[in-house]
Amino acid sequence: MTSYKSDFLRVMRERGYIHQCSNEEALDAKANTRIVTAYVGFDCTAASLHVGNLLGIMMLRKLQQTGHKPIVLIGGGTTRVGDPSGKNDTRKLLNDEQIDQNIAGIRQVFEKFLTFGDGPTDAVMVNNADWLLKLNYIEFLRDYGPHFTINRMMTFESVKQRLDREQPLTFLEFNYMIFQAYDFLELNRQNGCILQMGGSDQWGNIINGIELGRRVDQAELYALTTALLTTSSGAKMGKTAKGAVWLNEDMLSPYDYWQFWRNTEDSDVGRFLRLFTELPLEEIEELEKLEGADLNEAKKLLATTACAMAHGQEKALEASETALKTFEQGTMASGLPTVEISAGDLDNGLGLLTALVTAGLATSNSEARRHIKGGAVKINDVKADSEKVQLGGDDITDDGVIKLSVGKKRHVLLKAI
RNA sequence: GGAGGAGUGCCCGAGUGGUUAAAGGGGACGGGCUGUAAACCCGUUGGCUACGCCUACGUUGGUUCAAAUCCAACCUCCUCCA
Repeated sequence: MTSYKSDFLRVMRERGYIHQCSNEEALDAKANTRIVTAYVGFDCTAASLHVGNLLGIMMLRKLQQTGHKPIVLIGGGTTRVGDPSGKNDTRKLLNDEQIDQNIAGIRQVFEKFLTFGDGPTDAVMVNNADWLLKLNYIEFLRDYGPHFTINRMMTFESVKQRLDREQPLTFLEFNYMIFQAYDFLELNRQNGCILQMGGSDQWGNIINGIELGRRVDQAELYALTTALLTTSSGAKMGKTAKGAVWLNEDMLSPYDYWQFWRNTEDSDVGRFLRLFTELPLEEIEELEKLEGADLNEAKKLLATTACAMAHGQEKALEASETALKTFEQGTMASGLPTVEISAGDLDNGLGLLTALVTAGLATSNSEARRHIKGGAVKINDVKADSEKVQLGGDDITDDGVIKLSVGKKRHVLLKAI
């Protein structure tokens, strides 16, 4: 327990991924002597994964780096059911088209973090719709139903919470955990998968799968979970002013992604560096020693490294450069998010309110007004004090754009075409 | 099937005929302080062609000069009984 023999568990431990692990001695022994196949499941409720999923992705990456085989399980089948964990309300069910679209969006992220192929440690991607949709209800119930007791499922945190709050938990959702258990069994049979990883909220579901495997196939399966990712001040991670922190470039620009990491709280820097970058541990320890404003250097490194992993080195450096110009030098940075407006509109005089809404800096004219009243709006870094201001050709700077800002952090370049 | 209770803004939660775009809290956003951090302080938080207008308190109708508030039906959920 104090020291692992296998590279895999040692790295996971050192970097702070492990929260709970079932039968770690046995898993350690296996990981030390042969290739372990492990999986993490991802729901496809949106067209992109977000930073909340990053931990799972990174675990698979570490697994592969230490010589094992990752399986990405896409929940094409389970998404049709909906995971009740941590939710108060029943989730809206998605239709098949939406799910297929989402899967396509999610797929591209993994290729940046994992190596896919047919080799022994190459990653593979599977979709549980492939077996779940084929199940025959009566047959499934007879084969697997006896292995689950309601008594036990009632003790699960996800179930208890719902019941305690007197929120409905439908039979449909109740089945989610059974399907997840079955997934594990199926992956063990098809791919020899013996380990499921996930967030700590998945512990119960994973254990369910382990038990099912043991009862049905006498398989020896393992669970490994990470602590749920929250900031030190307790907020759940993954929100920016604009919403979720998506991993797909078309849903969140590399610049905004970089900013997300740059704004990490002081007390999270070390932890995040370990989890989300691949800098050597010694280097991280040095970085952690920085205090006060110097810690910003560590944050920048975190931002650039994390951004490079998701969007590539080039985009990350670009984002870093843009931030440097915008925040430290106060100069115009061409890398800021750019919104195109028609040159004709501009010639006729574009109202500031409309401009703010068009730029996505406000969701309505009223909100734009409030921001102006609150003194938050700047045009080319000059405070705008009236909502009646009209933007025109004169406002275009030498760089050929108009810079609009709300607050200190949100900037957009307007480009006339 | 019977009896009772509940459905309010992003979320939680007050409000039982007009002064309610709806207390309070959380969150979010903006300002101040700073280091693009945290904590703290202040402000904002439905929309619009804006001293007025429109939309909004589960849904649809009704009573009334006037309804989130009263009535009816319906939908959904909870609790107890069968």
